[in-house]
Amino acid sequence: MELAEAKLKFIEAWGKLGSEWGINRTMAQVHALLLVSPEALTTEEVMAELSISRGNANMTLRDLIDWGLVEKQHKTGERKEFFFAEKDTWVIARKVAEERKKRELDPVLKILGQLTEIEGDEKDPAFKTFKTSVTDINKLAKNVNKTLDTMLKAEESWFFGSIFKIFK
Amino acid sequence: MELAEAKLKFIEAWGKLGSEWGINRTMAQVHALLLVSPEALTTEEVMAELSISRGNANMTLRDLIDWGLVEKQHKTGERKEFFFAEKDTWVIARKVAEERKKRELDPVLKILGQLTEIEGDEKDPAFKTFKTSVTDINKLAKNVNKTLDTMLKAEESWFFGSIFKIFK
DNA sequence: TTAAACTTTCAAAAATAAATGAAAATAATT
DNA sequence: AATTATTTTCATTTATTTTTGAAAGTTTAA
Repeated sequence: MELAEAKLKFIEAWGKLGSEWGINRTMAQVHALLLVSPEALTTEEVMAELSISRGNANMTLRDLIDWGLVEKQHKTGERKEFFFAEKDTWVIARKVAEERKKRELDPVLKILGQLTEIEGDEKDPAFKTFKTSVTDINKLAKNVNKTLDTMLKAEESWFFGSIFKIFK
Repeated sequence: MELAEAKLKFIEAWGKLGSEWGINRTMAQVHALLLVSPEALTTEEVMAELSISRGNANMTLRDLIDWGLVEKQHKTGERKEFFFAEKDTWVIARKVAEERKKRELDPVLKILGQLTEIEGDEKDPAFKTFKTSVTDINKLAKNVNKTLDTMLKAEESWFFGSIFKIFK
């Protein structure tokens, strides 16, 4: 297999994985493209490589910047903007975890917290089942939350070096 | 807040979270409904509670059964089928992890494995960047995979008792 | 065996999400 | 300050996903 083919396969696989996890396929593909590019790319280049429109490329790149996965670069003498991706997988994993925690877990935790406080007739099976299920899910969510918090503070070496040795 | 309202909020929140993670909103809602129901429900009841069509209810329930999150129940003297959800959050978390690993992580690992074997000119920056990025992502994916394998084998008490204490 | 009760299927419709592209806005250059 | 290069916006179009509902299929029981 040659590089060009491998690159396409990688972009395709990354896009598919992204879409299965609620991330826009094109966004994951642009990310993949930048990940394997040694140089920062222009919007034009992204458009050409992935055959997408200017508007799509522009919005997708902005989203990636919002996620903290891509940065703008200005080259002296050049008027165009260049884009490059953070390449450290540990940093990528942390940024994605951080962003999804903030956008999705935190709001759910807030609602679960409210729902666990509901009061009612302990004799009523409907009430009891509701309370038990919600309380249990809340517990799990809090554990996930705590784990993510710790991970976000952790050092790469600690993460790769220690955590995974616990699981063996 | 009363039970009926809380139930709706829970179903809505669970549906939203599901859709943000690539799980059909209705499927997450049906799951939420069964989670908080003390008794197994019929297709009719699911249809009525969530205002969805028969076809939708039927397919969604089948999907939930495929995921191992819901089971059919037959009541003696009753002709209809009843559906109830696994309520142990640890079991739910494991089943979801197991299923998504099988459906999404395993295929990606296979592709990444192939891509890391590509050979080329080490002097070429395009080649070097590709190789480095793919190798790093492969490493991360393998670590995630190993962690999930361990989790799937683990006992609840071990998981809740030990793991989360490491992160504190 | 046949009629009623219930479940499954799937083509078509509806809803939702994503992409386009031309126009507007902004920024740099002459 | 006018021209040109570049980026951003967003109404519209296109693609994808989800839902519907009626028909076909299956099971049970009289």
